[in-house]
Amino acid sequence: MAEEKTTVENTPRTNFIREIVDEHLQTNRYGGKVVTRFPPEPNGYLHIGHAKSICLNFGIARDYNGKCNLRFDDTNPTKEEQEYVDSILEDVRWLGFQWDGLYYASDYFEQLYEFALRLIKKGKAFVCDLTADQIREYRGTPTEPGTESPYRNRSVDENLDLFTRMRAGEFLDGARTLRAKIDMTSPNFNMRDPVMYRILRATHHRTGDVWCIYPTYDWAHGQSDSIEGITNSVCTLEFEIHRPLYDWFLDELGIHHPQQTEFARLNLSYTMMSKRRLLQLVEEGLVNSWNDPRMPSISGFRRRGYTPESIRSFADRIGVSKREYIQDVTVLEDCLREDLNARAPRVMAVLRPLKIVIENYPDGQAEELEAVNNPEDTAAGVRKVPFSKVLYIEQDDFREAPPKKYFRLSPGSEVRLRYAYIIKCVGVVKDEKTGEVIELRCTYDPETRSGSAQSSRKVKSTIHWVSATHALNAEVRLYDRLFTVEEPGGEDWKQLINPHSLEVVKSCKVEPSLANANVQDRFQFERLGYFCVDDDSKPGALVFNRAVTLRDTWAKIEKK
RNA sequence: UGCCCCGUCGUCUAAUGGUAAGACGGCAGACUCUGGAUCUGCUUAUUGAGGUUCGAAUCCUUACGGGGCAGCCA
Repeated sequence: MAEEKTTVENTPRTNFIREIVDEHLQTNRYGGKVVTRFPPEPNGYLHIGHAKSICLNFGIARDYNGKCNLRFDDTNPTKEEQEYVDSILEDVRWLGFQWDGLYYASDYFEQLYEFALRLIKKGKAFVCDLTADQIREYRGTPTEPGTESPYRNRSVDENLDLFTRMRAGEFLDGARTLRAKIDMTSPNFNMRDPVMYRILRATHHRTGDVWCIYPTYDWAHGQSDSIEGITNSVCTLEFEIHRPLYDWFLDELGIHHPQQTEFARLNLSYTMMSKRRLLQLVEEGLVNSWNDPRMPSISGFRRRGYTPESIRSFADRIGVSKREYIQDVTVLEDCLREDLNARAPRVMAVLRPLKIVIENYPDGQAEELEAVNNPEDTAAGVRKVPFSKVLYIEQDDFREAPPKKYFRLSPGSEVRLRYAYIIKCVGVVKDEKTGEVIELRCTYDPETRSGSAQSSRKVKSTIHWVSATHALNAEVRLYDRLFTVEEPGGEDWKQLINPHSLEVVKSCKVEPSLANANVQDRFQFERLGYFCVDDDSKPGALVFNRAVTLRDTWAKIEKK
């Protein structure tokens, strides 16, 4: 039965898969046990789509007091690598899940072989000498039934002999296969005598060169589920048509029979989710690495500054169904904002500095002003921020000719400097040659210091700033969506890559409290967004990634 | 045009024969020392046609639309 939820972000609504579990419990189909599994193939890095599956499978195990295994579906040695195994392990853990069993389909190769022998003896599998091309021809078409292989009726003894010799390495790669004997006239191609084993001399990342025959997905998956006592084998829609075969193998073997259930995979707007194409992005240098913060990989999101909580919350919010869909990426972004709004310390940082001089502030004077670390969390406390005569503000917070509804600084106008004083712009210094504004002359009102008795005077807006002499330099990497269209696809998908997906801004100025920030620390840069210390960051050479912007009402107004 | 799956606000998800609900987005407004956060209001949906029923998003039939399936990939 469902347990009480323990955390705020993990309050999943029910879904049709949980309802199936409920039904199993009610009918006692699996003796009250709930066992799921997450079965990645180690041929690439995990992405946000996998996160949906991970949260689903591990979430069910958690909420039903069951178990969830992590099992690598490593039946194709030509594509799989230890590097991927390692990254998957790390990503699942980072997402906050602990597997009950850690298994590999390759652990079961011997058992699978025994099972195959059983089917052969039952007359339900045979060794076929047809080539790959011939098998395809014999398979028929959607409207025409297939043709039975001429090798279909070999004797059990001959099949046993041949299959043993396949394993022993007596035949060339691709020379023979072991096939299930089902029904070449089935409207479901998967039932037209599907291949169970192929001869393949490739070094497996775990079993090395011990095997030269490898089980296919269909043959390995269900039986692996059965061996582990899985009750609910949850997979994506494309395996729906494989379910009759999944069931057939288990029934013929007469072993524990999990329930396969399919759900719609995650598609995110403006995001590429194809593993193959993500690999291409990396290999062709279109992004810097698998964990490039623009990548939808778990490691990419991690580096960018996403929290495991936000991703879990996302998985809960989007739900599970059988309907193919494209999820709006803004939902994911909102999940991050929601999480970081509650937790991230606030800090002041100026991305594109504009120097201002407070003319009536004493030369050489500095004072420490108190700033709130997180207005959403009083326990986060306060810190001191240095203030002095020369400051930097955001270039964007000044307009010489302010448009309507522009509340910030302009010649003659007043704004509050966050946690400091109200200032007035009294002069604009421009570069003689370019006409560019290079400095602002301002005055401050000493009566308006934040927190003081007379500080309640209202001005239209409050802007962030840093003290020029105290500020730290930093590099900030601004990310935008990797693709320019909602649904990047088709053959020319690479043309759809957003040329502005990364903007590196050097010579940013950040408040001195950031001196000791560590890699992966996350902050809200007030009025700008949430930022995360990048892997490349070093003391004295800070590098931040923008994980997500704040909601920007002004940007909307100005767009109109 | 063989078989299988799926059609609910712009986008997702819910409603399990009994008032079509929530989230994100959008649009207004309130509040605010973050144009942040928060709060309020508004917007908009059951693919069509038949049928069963007192009553249908839900069950049946059918049409239409979308997706999938002919790897010795998973």
